[in-house]
Amino acid sequence: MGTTKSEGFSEEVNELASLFKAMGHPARIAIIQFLRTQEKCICTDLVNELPLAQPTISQHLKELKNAGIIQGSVSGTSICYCLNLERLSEIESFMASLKYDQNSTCC
Amino acid sequence: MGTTKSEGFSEEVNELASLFKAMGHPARIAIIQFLRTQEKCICTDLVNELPLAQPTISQHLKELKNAGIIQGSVSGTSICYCLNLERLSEIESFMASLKYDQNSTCC
DNA sequence: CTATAATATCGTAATATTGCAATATAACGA
DNA sequence: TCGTTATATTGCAATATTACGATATTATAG
Repeated sequence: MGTTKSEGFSEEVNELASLFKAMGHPARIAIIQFLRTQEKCICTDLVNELPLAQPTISQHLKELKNAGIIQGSVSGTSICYCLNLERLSEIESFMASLKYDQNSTCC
Repeated sequence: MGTTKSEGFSEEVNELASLFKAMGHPARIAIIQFLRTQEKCICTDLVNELPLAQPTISQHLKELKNAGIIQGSVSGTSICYCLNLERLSEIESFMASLKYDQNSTCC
């Protein structure tokens, strides 16, 4: 217990769940929003933007990266992060799929 | 620590994060998928469908309900749950908003 | 080489989640 | 009323997350 049970669920379900989970934190939503408005990418800006310490932000960036939601490339001393829209579109696809088959209210 | 820091983030960001968080579990994604395919609603079917015990599923249903993702209405001995597409559309809106402002790859 | 700047990693304390058995509650049908 | 069915709640034990100070790591400037 404490551990999320993944056996018994399809790959697709587990994949989607971890994708959503990666976005289920205010800091990570804020990072994504910040990356949307920036023309290019970022790095230390987030530390000045968000109410969290540098190690904490680094940790959240790592999670987003592991989930494939953002990409990072070394650029000198700093690292340039940006959104991976392709990965994010998987959420869109899932959300769109919920609209079909729905006839009406049942409750 | 252990607690998610919400002060310092906008209402909107916190709202979105909790919405995504509610979907960040395989059981809850599976429930949503199941509700999509059903013409009407469900109840005990999930216990037969998912690899989890009844109290666990009840717990997940509660979380989805608290997040506003599903709705439930009493129907005799059982309870009829269904998706709240309006609430789910908030995710779609957010996802759609990420597409604009993005010029190209930066990494 | 050395100092500095930008990030990452480690270690750890506090708290949250997950899953389930046991049990409660609630609505029917006989 | 009693038994049955459907669902919720309680009370854990196990594990995961979150946040951050301290400390590495890495690249560049001088």
